[in-house]
Amino acid sequence: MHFGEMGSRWGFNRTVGQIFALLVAVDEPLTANDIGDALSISRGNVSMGLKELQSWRLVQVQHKPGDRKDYYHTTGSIWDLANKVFEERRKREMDPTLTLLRDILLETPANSREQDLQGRLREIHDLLEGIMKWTSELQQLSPEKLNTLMKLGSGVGKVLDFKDRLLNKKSD
Amino acid sequence: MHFGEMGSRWGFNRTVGQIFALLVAVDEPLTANDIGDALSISRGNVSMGLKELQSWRLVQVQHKPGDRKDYYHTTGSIWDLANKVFEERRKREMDPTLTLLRDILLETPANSREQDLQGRLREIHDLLEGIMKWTSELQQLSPEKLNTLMKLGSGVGKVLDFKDRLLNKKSD
DNA sequence: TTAAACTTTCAGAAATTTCTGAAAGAAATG
DNA sequence: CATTTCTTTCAGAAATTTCTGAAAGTTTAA
Repeated sequence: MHFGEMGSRWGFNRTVGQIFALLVAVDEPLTANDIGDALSISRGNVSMGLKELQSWRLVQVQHKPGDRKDYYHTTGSIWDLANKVFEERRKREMDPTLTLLRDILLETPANSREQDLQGRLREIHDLLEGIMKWTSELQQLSPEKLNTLMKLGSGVGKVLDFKDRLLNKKSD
Repeated sequence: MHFGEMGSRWGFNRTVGQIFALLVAVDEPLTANDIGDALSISRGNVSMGLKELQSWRLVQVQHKPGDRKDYYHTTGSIWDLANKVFEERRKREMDPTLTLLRDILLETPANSREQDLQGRLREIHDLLEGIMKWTSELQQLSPEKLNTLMKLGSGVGKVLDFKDRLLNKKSD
């Protein structure tokens, strides 16, 4: 109950959030009708919601032998789910922005004003692209490594300093 | 022009996005009227938009001597701006979720089903809290360090391994 | 084939968000 | 204090998003 209410903050609408929350909460495959009944949502709306959740790769269809209903359930560990949400959001929010910026940067500036502007847009572009690359690389890392990295927190700075010192020594 | 269209993907509405884009694009202080004229937006709407941007701490008011209009302009480097957007979004999206989760975790589970559920919610809570802490610590890091960290990408894994090996040797 | 048991689609209704413009506020000036 | 020049607020209009439920589609089985 509580949980569903926060749906809208996470990039999908309330119903979708509620459906997802329900599936996480009961942690067992449900039919579309079960979901609609549990949440008092129309059958059509459930269908849309599940479609959306499938496009986020957060929910999968499952079949029970001798039963022709579709059963839906969440997929993977909490860690996997979080990863998918972040990844999809990155795709949906940053990719179009990057494409747009790239297009603008390809245009030939008509005057020095436009050239200035391109300069500033390039900064933004490079920053976003850097973040994109970095985050997607981090997602390749094993959960354990990510965990130590996270525990390290800003202490990461010290490790980097240390590494730099070693490298400098080598190049002396 | 182009730029404003992507406004809605970033946590604020189209108008707010356009206003912000305009201010970044011209990179000089504008009055509310300038903005309204440039974007064909009603005066009231401009006022709302600027209020919102101020609440994101992306835009500041400035005064010119002998002129009683309010001039608005963006604040800080691209890096600062990006930082602020991320920070505000973290606040707006994750904080309420965390509070909610914490409240649920404080309730006493009525039966073993609820206890299971709490277990799963605790996982989510801990994960989110970890991410929150980590990202806010990363933001404390200097841009240069963050930059090397980002360039390192998944290579961070190797640095961590390296650090672990050193520590283990010490404790041998 | 036909029927039964499902799922999906989609037009329009309902809810929500955003925008406008007129009215009210605020601050500076004569 | 009256006026001018600006800003903010807010009720209702407009636009957009979400939801419903009936109709169409799909699959399996007899």
